[in-house]
Amino acid sequence: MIDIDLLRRTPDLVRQAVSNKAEKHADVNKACEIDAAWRKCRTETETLQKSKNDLDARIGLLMREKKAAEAESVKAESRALGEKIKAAEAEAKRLDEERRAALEWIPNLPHESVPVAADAAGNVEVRHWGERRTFPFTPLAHWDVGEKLGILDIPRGSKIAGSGFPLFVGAGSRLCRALVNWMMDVHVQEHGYVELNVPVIANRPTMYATGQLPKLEQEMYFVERDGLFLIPTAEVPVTNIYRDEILPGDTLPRYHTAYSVCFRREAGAAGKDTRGIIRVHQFEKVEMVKFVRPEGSFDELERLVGNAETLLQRLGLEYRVLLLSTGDMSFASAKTYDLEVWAPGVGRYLEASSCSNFTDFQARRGNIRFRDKEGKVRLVHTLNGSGLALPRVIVALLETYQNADGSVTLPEVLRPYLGGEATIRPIK
RNA sequence: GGAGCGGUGGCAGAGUGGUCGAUUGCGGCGGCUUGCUAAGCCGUUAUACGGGUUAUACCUGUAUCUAGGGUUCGAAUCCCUACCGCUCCGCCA
Repeated sequence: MIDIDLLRRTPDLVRQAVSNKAEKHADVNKACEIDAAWRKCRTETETLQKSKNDLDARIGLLMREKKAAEAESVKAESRALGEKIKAAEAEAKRLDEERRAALEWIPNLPHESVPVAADAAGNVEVRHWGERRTFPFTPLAHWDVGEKLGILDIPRGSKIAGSGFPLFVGAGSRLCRALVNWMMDVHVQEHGYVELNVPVIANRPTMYATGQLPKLEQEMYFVERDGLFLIPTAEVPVTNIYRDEILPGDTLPRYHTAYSVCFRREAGAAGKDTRGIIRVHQFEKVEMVKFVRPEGSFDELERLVGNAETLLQRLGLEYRVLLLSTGDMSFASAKTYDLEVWAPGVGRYLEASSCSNFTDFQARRGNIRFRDKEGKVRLVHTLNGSGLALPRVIVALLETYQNADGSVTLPEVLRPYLGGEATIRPIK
């Protein structure tokens, strides 16, 4: 949710941001008009209420003085006023809902450092890391590597739940566990995050606070019977842990990391990346979330990106860092970096992490605040980033470290988590 | 799944229809005291939104006693529903 004061004072600024972000659902003019109407209606309603409150107080006094007849006449007056208030309130409520609906569709404003462009073509590569490996043979795509090793069984995954629900077998499954444990250990032991184990199913207010609702409703799995959503990312439960709370200022910043299964319908992506595990409906991810003071939140974003990059570097995977343009970044974000890892088998970069500063946008929706030194209550800034999403890291690992004989030699850092094994060989 | 009980301010805990936004204690904040001293005394203590001054402060109004409905001139207080928590039973990884 954007700052209503910002909209009232500088509607042009908001209008420009909306246009830069290419949010066609957002109607700034309408939001402003409804807001003005709502305020007018509210003032009127409150004035009426004030009159009625005064009448009601008088009734109380009259009753105590045993002036029943007089009280009755005031009662009648109050009752009549009550009818008027009821109508005025209904109108105010209607306008408020309309206003909220209009505001909900207005995205967060992009930071001034974000390149203005219509789409992904305007993204800017800010860094590149690693040497591209050269192969003495033609590198296979991960689905072939995984199938030959017997560690990735896509047909049997489909049998159970449909396409997009991969099944990892043997060393493949163990690799998943190893990655999760290793990544979380690095975040907890070296980067100062406190780990969480969270619900992977969440209610509407939770989804609303992080901005999944209303825009991405069609993207999520929904459990009709209970009115609950399967989370598309651990960002959702983690960001919501302090929803409707006022945190003591001296406990900020708070860093949290959580591993979770993530569910995405990928509704708009039919036909894209249908092979392999680049785009799946269920996957695992380690997420980092920060709750910080507004001052310096963009510095926190740089450090967050660094935390994710550390992992790719230690895995020895080639990657690039993109600063997303206004047209490509998400609804709630003020600034986003994507980390794209190189996958030599499929011959392209894959998004393995997305790190964003949401400024106070999520905090306002979720009512996540802190008390500053002066005792004032203020909204926190929230940030989050993947660190990292498993499937695409696995794709990069299998494709980058495949050998001519079909085996895969894994990076040093993972070996303690793989029982000391360095190489995955075909299962007989 | 069955039965019962409960949800009040940062916390604890009063309050069963009208001067209750809510006694009191703790905590916090400000001040005083500095020979009753690992203390005492005094004061203060929420949030959201509207309006007045559309930067703050401040003033004022409305709302908020889990949430949403209802009864009533008037509800923290009565009724209904939902959610959450606790206890017992059943079931179960």
